[in-house]
Amino acid sequence: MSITIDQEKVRYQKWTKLAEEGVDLFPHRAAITHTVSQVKQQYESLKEEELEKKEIKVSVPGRILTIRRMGRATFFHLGDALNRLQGYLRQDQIGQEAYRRFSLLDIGDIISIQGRLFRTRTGELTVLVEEYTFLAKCFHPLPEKWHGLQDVELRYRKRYLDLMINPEAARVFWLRSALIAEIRRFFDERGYIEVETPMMHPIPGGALARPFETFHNALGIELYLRIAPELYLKRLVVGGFDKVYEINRNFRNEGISSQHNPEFTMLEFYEAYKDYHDMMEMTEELLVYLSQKILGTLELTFGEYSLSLKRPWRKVRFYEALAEFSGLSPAKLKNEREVIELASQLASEKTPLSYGKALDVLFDKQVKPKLIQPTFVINPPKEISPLAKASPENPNEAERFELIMAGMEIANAFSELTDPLEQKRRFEQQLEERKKGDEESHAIDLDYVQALEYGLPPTGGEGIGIDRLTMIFANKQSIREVILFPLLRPKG
RNA sequence: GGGCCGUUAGCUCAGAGGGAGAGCACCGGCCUUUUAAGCCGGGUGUCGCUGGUUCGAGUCCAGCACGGCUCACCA
Repeated sequence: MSITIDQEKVRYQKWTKLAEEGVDLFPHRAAITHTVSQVKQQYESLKEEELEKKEIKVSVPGRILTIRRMGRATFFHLGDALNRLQGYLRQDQIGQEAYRRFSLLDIGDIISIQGRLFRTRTGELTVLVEEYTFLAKCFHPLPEKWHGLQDVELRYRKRYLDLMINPEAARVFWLRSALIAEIRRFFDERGYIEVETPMMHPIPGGALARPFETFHNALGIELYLRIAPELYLKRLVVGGFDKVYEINRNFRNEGISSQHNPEFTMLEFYEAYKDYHDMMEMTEELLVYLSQKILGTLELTFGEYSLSLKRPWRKVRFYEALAEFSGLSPAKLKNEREVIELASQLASEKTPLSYGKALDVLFDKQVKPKLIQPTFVINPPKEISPLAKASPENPNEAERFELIMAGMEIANAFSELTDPLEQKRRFEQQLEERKKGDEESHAIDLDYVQALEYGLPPTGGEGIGIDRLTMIFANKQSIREVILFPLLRPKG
């Protein structure tokens, strides 16, 4: 422990004083009857007369967040993850010694208090303390009570302070937890099996992205942190797990932004005998369910926008969305050379561009940011969808959709390509792209092709970014606000 | 990676060539229903780091570190 500032010295001295007075500095357990939040939930509705009549005794632990000493009486607040509860200490109630010893406590210390509930003159539910127990020392001064911890960097690096001090921060992660719990309930109730597939892949696949590389010493092989679980999940569908889902981390070795963290959490689910139309139905059902259950509404606020989840959501074909928002006429969009040139200007580093990739660039730049309400963009170019079935009506398009909300891609799904010969051809095309310098092209995975050779039934598959979904539900504009420990450069 | 902005007390922030400041927190005193408690007194600091310009740098310049926004890449 390094004690560097005066306030820390004072805290350390108070703590050693407690030791001299025989206080157990590292108690092994605390006998508690309620948490702060439980007291609030159970008794917030009771009036003072009821509290007086019922004589409710509680033993509550918490961190001291405020102290107001007023001579021979002291008010303070104890906090847990989401709530705070006031305590009232009177010398004539607790005795001179215990009252004096309380002055050796600091804001940030963790104690438990025993006493009965009452309401103060101003009506606040409060514990009239009869006894208190020291549980842990806080050796550092806490951030300011009114402004909280504002420094964004400190909030991420010392997330525990953020959670302790800023109630909004804690709320977001409780919401995220509820979201994931409800997602599990949704799929479990539909007869899905939840699985965990490898995070370390010999061949990185299932998405178009650059992987992190690592090495296994005993086997002497290169491994890659997974960029997607997709190929493993479909192997499981081959094996007879007709309804399968996984919620887990993906890793992509790319830039960091308000919408990208190198590791992020993805829900992927696959259901046999379904296609991408079914997946759209299910996506609406899932998000409507989550929103009703967690927020109790279908009208969400996201920054300056209001998002309505009222079904049905808009469906627009990829090419039509491009024509609508990019200002290019359908004729121009069909002019491959012109499209490639235009896209190259928008994404200078991304050369050389194929026609399909160029269309994708145009879509990302000029269409995606303008799609605010939940919108299924369907049938993108087959070329950028090497794992999706082609559309029977238009062989250049994939049976695929992306769900866009608030300008962000939230979900991506398709009718899975089940033809092993076609899959192999698509992989070979991707290899050609790689030879031309596209590091994000899909690697060939012959073991996966072989799995398809055993027969993958018609299958709908989908991925939903949990972090971004949490952003939408929690009204947070930065992905770092919904990831407890976002990746930061280590501080020198 | 590029551009712009930021980094001053434990926290939140002001200060823009010449005495290092405020509020909260902290320390001492008073105060038994307060709640951003109040009253009296006290400033606790490597002004991110390293150089430079200058008689003099928290302030101007350069480099570096970390962060934010944004562009690029991506989901």
